[in-house]
Amino acid sequence: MPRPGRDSYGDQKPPYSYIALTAMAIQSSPNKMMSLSEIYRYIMDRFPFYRNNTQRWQNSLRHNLSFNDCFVKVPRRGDQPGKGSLWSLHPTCGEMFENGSFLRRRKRFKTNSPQRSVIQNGVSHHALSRYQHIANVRSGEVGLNSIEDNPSYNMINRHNLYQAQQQLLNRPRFGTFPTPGFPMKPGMMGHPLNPQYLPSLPGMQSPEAAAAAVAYFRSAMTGFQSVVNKMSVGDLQQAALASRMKYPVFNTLQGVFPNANAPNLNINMESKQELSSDGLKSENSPCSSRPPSSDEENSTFPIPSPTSPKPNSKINFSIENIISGRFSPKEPKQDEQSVSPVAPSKKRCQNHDFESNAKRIRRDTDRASTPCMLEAYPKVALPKSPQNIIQPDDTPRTSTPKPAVFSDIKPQLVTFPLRTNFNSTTEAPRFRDSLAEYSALYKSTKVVEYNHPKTSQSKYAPPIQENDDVTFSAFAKLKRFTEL
DNA sequence: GGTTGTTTAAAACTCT
DNA sequence: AGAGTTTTAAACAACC
Repeated sequence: MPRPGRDSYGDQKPPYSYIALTAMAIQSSPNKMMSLSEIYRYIMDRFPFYRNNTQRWQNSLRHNLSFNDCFVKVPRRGDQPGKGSLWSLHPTCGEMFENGSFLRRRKRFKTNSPQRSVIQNGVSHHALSRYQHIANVRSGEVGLNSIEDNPSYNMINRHNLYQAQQQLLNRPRFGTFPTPGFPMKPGMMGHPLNPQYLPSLPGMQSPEAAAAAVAYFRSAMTGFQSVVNKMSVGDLQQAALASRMKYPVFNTLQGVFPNANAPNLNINMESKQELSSDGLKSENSPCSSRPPSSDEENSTFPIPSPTSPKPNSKINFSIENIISGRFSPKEPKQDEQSVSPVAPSKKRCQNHDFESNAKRIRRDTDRASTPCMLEAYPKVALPKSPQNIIQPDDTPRTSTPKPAVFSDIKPQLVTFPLRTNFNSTTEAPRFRDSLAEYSALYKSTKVVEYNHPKTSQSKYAPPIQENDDVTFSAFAKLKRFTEL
């Protein structure tokens, strides 16, 4: 990617902080995890400056790994030889860097996780977060996290995703993440939190990949569910009917809509109350990552309590709106109040991932979220005014130089790997056996050259593609998932 | 003994 | 100027 002169600083200190360098290294790895020594190697390979004084900067780098919440230590699996742990990026640290550029950090990333690890349904916040992270990471391995025209998309194992979908729809809740054909409990063999015990499942896609689909679908459905919960039965019937007619995919997705015509239109209103992580009662919200009650465990999709039907409702749903949390027409404000007569909880949701999926509307400034897209379409943060990057000779320490002004940044020919063939059925199990093998295959696949457009019309280069946004990424995943 | 990882402290630096 | 961030140094523990 044309990050300015990324490989061309020579002996000069590159304008990246240790955090940026480390994040860069980790992101470059196919599975978004790297050992300490691999991070060292990555930095030294690309930036000759760091081939000297290794003890100094490596100490600093280790300090950053430990000190900053954005770096998450992941234990090696049993079949992953090597020293020390692997390091990955925290799943919600994506916007740490301004406009996706490693040059500037928007703000310090801090998790707001509780001091004590809170166990929910046998899964702590931390573990759950890691699970989701791993799932997201692994989803990339089978094309779930790649751009639309990535041929690996066609290799997704339909059967397993279908099973994942079924499991999700039968158990629409947070807590444990079911894996296709293998309902898991934390601590059991094969649970992704015990990756070293991953079972051999011949012909089956990696559990994480399937779990990613489940987690992904779940996050979208959470927002959808909260809206459905606020709708009257009349509205719901209309919406379901309209949506099923307009979007045939809903006819094939059992459970997406509660069966409004079913005789039992009961909703468990107790579910409006829940135990939050600190044990306090709080309101039901789309982003709460609560475990289900034992009753909920076997319940179907919650259905709103009967209120006065509104037969003329024109509400209907689309996949896009479910994903983005936008529904047409807009929810009436009174709905919110009528459902939540008590004062809204001021406690912030712990799980921002789900909140953003449920409510966030795409902004123009959204950037690509997938590694391939980041590589292909980086944005370069432009300093407000030209700044002198020359360091005085007697600088007592080698501070990271400020980013060069845009005019100093030369468009570059960039290469990035793009897998063109990946058969998840035959290859995923093998990858589980050998991460190194996977890595080798990844590196050996075709390298596509990307030519930076030599345009001067925009200072942010290259121009954003139409689909270059997080909503697309989200939508593409669900679309793929549902069209199987 | 070298590597990895955590922690404390403080100086240097940036931003508002 | 003060708050916040980054860099550097160093002590120390755990591990192989």
